[in-house]
Amino acid sequence: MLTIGKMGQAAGVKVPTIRYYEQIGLLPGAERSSGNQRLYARGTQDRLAFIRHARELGFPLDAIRDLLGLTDRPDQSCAEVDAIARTQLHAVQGRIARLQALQAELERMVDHCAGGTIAACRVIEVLGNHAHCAADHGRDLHTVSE
Amino acid sequence: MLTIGKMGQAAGVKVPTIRYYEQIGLLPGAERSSGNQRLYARGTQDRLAFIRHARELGFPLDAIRDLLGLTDRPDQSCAEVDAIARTQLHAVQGRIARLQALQAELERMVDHCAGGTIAACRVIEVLGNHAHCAADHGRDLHTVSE
DNA sequence: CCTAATGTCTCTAGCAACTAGAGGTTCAAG
DNA sequence: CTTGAACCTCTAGTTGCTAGAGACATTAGG
Repeated sequence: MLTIGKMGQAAGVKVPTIRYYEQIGLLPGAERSSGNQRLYARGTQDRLAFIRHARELGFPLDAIRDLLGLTDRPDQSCAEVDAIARTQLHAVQGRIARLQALQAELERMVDHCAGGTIAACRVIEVLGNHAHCAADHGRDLHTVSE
Repeated sequence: MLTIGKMGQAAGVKVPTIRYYEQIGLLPGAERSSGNQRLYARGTQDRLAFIRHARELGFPLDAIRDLLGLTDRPDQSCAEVDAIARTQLHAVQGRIARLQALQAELERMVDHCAGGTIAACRVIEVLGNHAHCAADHGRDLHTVSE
């Protein structure tokens, strides 16, 4: 049996995240020690690794929930699994395409910046006037953060 | 003078979003009609369009706040503006690279799915075992949604 | 056996960037 | 003058966590 910390380290997931997954029902409630601390069986670690890996591949938690549900019925067709993966693949491809349009636009902006004053700044100008855009970049719903 | 709805339509921004921008200080508090409804000058529409366009290019609101602050001092050098744009460009490039790794991984998964049962499903197998990965895909912080 | 350090517990609140809804007021057209 | 759309404020929800407070459990060393 593993404590939450050990399992987290083994699977590469932070402790509060594991508790969060339990809270939203992705992981089953763990057994508890005499002192009320969570104790996990090996199988749970596999489940957690599965979740982590799917998250890294960008699957939303809802999709992961579905996938986990499917793994509990190993005799059925994997058509549904395949569909979820394909959906995810298409979403990723769409996002790449849009980001590439953004990249082109940003490159154009930056390349044309002559290093003058703000009044003459190409970046500001392009941001202020959508008509200057070469690409028809759609809305990318997510902000870049790191 | 424009009502909030007209301005929203003109700039392609939803009404609650405009109120939200006002709340967080990206837009100035508007004048009000006798009946307490917001009335905007043309200049505000330009500012809103600027925000929208920058959001489409993936700039976080904090960066946009900085950019807007800079536009108020048009005589200064645009080095800072350039730096913000370059940061954004690098972030976008990094995201593209990671998404492409995910894409490759997902394609591999989907291509190898033979359409059998879940027990033999390649997708499930790959998700369960990180060691099967070709690419060393890092964590992409954002879930795909649409 | 005691203590100190670390790990764990629950609970609440916060992040980005909005979106949705309730319940009420104001405006413009017919 | 009435109807219906647009507007107002306020609160709460979304996704996937992360951070903190304050208290209890466990473990290693002396």
